[in-house]
Amino acid sequence: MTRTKTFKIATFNVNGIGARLPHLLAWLAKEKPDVVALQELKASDAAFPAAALEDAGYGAVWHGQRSWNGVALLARGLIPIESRRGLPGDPEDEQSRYIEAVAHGIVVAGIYLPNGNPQPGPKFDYKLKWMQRLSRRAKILVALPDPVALVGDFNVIPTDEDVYDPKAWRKDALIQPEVRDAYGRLLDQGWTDALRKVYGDRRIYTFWDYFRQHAERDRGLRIDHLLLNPALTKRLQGAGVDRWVRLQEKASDHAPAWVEVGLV
DNA sequence: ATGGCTGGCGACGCCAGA
Repeated sequence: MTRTKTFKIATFNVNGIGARLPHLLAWLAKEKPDVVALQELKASDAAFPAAALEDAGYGAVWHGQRSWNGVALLARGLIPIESRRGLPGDPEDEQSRYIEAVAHGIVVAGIYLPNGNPQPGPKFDYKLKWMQRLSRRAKILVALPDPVALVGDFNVIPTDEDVYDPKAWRKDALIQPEVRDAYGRLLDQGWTDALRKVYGDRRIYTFWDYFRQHAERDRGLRIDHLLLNPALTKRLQGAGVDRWVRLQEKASDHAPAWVEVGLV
């Protein structure tokens, strides 16, 4: 019997790469993901810790922004080949929320979808427009013959099974029907929501807010998603969330989420 | 129904997050 080797793709909203670098390095050393999408760097391009990540064995491409947003892609043992930064469709949009690259033969798009609060309002409108633009790009990606992963912080609670208390969140931008519909239409393009597919009816969260010891009590949301196109879904072997990262001191409010796929 | 906490910025609170 030969044991099939697997390849791990992860997404992690670090909530500040400056504050979270020790956590990030410890997690990389322990879990050894092959490709990683990071969100909420909250750092300029110049402040990105490329040298520390290289010492840890990861090459990176990144799109930073001072104070807010910021996304990056890491790959074990190589520098990803960047194919796009910034989501097409609005030249006025200066927020760093999208980066796309090829690494280890897989196309990876890393996103930090706008939060959209408060709703209604201009921030919510921006979120919906951003989702429309994402849909146009995703339609191209899903149809590629190559394996494609569209991952990141989607800021979407897909169903009431993805939140500890739907009533407490009913006015929030993350749970609004328009947002859920847009996410549903994205899946209808042919993407597989890997965590949901692997977990079935079981609860799984990726975010727990900083209040009322919600992390310790597992009162969370599932808002970080890993969507796989058909070529990559065929190879899906497992998925999970590294909740231990969230339970550490000074943790991000998100935990890393990941999929394991078979090597071709 | 509300506010609770955290990081960045920059130097005391404010903004944004989800």
